[in-house]
Amino acid sequence: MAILGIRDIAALANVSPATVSRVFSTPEMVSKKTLNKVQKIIDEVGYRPNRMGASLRTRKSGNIVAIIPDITNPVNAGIIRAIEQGAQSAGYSVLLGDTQGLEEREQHYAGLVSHGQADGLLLFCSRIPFKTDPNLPLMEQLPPMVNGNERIDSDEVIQVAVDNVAAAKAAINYLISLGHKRIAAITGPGNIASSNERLEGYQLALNEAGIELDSALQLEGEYLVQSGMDCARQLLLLPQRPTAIFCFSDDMAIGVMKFLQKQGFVVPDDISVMGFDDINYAKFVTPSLTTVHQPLHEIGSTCIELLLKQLQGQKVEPGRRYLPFELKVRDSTGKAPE
Amino acid sequence: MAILGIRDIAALANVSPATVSRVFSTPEMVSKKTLNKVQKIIDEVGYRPNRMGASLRTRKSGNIVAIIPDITNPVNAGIIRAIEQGAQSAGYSVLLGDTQGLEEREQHYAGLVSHGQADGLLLFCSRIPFKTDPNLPLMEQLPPMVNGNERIDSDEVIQVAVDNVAAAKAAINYLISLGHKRIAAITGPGNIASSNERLEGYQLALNEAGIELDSALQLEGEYLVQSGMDCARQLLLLPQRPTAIFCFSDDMAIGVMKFLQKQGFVVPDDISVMGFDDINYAKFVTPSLTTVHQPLHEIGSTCIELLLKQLQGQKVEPGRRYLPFELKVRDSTGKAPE
DNA sequence: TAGTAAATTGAAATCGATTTACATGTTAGT
DNA sequence: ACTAACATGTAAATCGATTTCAATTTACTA
Repeated sequence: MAILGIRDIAALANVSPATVSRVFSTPEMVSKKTLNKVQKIIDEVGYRPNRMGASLRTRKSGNIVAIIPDITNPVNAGIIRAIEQGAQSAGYSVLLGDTQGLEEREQHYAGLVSHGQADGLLLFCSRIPFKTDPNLPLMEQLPPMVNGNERIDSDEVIQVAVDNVAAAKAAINYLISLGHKRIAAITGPGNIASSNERLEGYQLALNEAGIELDSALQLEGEYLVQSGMDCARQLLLLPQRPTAIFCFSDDMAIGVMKFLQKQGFVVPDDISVMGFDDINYAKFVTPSLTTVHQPLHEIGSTCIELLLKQLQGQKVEPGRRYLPFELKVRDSTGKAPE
Repeated sequence: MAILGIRDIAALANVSPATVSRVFSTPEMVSKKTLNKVQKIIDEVGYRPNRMGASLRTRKSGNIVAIIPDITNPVNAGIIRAIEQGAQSAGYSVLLGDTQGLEEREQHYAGLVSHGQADGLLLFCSRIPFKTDPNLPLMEQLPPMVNGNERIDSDEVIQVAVDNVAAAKAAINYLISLGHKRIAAITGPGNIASSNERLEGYQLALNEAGIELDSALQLEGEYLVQSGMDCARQLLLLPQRPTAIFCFSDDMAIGVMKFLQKQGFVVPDDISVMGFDDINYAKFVTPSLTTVHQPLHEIGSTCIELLLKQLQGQKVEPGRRYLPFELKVRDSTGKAPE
C-alpha cells in the first residue's frame, strides 16, 4: 500500500505537483521529455491520484446514484446492470440506493448529490425526492437527473420508459383477438405511475372494443408473486370468472399461474394468463408466459447515457423518451373457452 | 440549492467554523447555548457538511464497494439488498461493482479503496484483486475486506458462506435416500470455488454410499438457465440415463426441468431434479423445485456487519464463518423409478 | 544574434471540512 | 482579590489534488 502523494511523485521526478497533475489531466500540455520522466516514476511506484483530493477541488465526485425501489426485482436488476456498465466505461461509479419504496430513503440518497458525494441521479420511482419551490422552474432546482421506468408527472423532467398505455393496450387487444371478453387486470400498487398507465391502456382497449368495464375484474396487487396468488384466489371466487387475466408484472402472473394450477385449472385452456416485463424466468415457467417485453438493457443504457450527457455539460431536452416494447406470445394464452 | 459552506454557517451563527464542525461530530463539547444557536441556523438553511471536504480531512469516504459477478443473479441481488440495508443504517453508501466475472473489473473496483473512494471491500468472487507480496502476511496488505459466498483459498481472509461441501452432501444423501443411484451433477464454471466445493460434497456422498463415480454424469455448466438446458440434452443422450440430476444452481435446475418437459419427460416421475440456492422462483416453477436453501439475507448482513466492525477499528478474526443451509424438499424430486 | 511569440513549468491559492494548539472567559478556592 | 482549574471558542494548519497566473524556457523570425 504505497501512500505516496502527488508531492512525493513530483519530488521523485524533480518537477512540480502541477506538472504531475497535468500528466493525468492534460498530457498534451507537457513536453514529451518530462511526460516520460514523470510517467516512469508513476508506473514504478504505482501512483494513482487520490480521488477525494481531486474531487474536492473539481467539485466532481465521479459517482452517480441510482435510486431504485428493490434490487431483487429482476426488472430493476437488469436495468441496473446496464447502468453500471455505461457508468463504468465513462469512468463513473454507481452508488446503489435501494429504497424499499420508502420516501425517506429516496430523500436520503438524493441527498448524496447535494452533499457532493454524487454528481447525478438516476431515479426509478414516481416522486421527486427534493423540496422544490413551485414558483420557480423545476429544471433549475434539480441536479442532473434522469427518471427511468416510472413516471414523474412533469414534462420538465427527462424520462425514459416504454409507453405503458400503448403496451397494455396491445396486450389487451391481443387477448381480445383470442376471443376473450371477460379480462381481469391485476394492477400494481395504486400510487405507482407505471401501474396506473397500464390500467389506462387496459381500460382504453376494452372501451374501444365495446367491452364494458367490470370493476370486480380490477384487482390491486403489489407487483409481487404472492399478491398474484392472492388476487387469483379472489378472481376464482367471482360468480362470473374471467377467461383471461392480465397481470401488470410477470411476478404476479407467475403467482396467478401457480395458484390456478394448484386449484386444478389448466392454463391456458381454462384461463389465459398474461404478464408484463418479460423477465428471464417468463420463458421457463410452465406454461411459458405470454408477456410484454421491456428492453431492460436499453432502458438502463439510455438512462445513463442521458445522464452522462448532462454531466458533460451538454443540454438534454426534457420530456419522455419511449423505448419500444414487444409482445411475446408464448404458451400461457390461448383462445377463449366457448 | 443552497451552496452555503461551514464558514457561512459560522458567520450566520456568530461562531467559528470549528464550533460548527463540533456541533456535528462532538456536540457534547459545545455549550448548550451555542449548540442551540448553531443548530437553529443549520436547520433554517438546511446545511449539511460537504462530504468531500470532510472525507479529505478524515480520510474516510463513507463508501464501501461490493464486488459481485452479476447483479441480475437473484442470489447476488438478495445478498446485495441486505448489504445495502446494513450499510445505509450505519451511514455508509454502497458502490456497486458488477464485474461480469472479469478480473480486470474486479481490480478496477478494488482500486477504489486504494484511491480513497471507498473504505472497505465486500468481495463475492474467488480472487483477491490486489497485487500482494507472498513474503509478507496477507492481512497486512489488504484493506478492510470480507469475502462472501465464494471462497478465497487463504485462512487469513474473513469469509462468510454456507458449507457448500456439507450442503451438497446433504442434497445427494437425500436423493440417495429416495433410491437414486445414477445421480448426475451439473456444476458451475470450473474455476469457481463454490462449484468445486459442491462437487466435492457430491463425490463424497456418493463414495460414502458406495456408489461409483461416473464421469459421464458430471457436466460443467455456467450457473445459468441456458446451460441447464444444454447439459440436460447431453444427459439424455447417455446410454444409461441418470434418474436424478443435481444442479449446482436453481437457474440450471429450471433449465433442466424445462428441457426435460419439452422432451416429454415427467419430473419427478421419470427423472428427479434438484437445485441449489432456493431463489424466490424455485417455489413457483412447475413442479416446484427441491433445492438447498441459502440464507441470502443473513449472508449479506453478516458480511456487512463484519466489514463495519473492521471499519470501526475492531479486530475481526480471520477465517470462515459458516451459515446454516437448509434442505427444501418440494415436488421436483421423487422415488427413483425401478 | 537579438527579439518576440509560443510552449512549458512552477509557486501559490483554492476546494470545504476537521482538528490541533492556543486564547479567552468563567468559576471556584483560598 | 488573586490564582488555578476548567469550560468554551478561535486561528491556522491540514488533507491531496487542481488550476490560475506568472515566470521561464524553447522555437522561430527577421
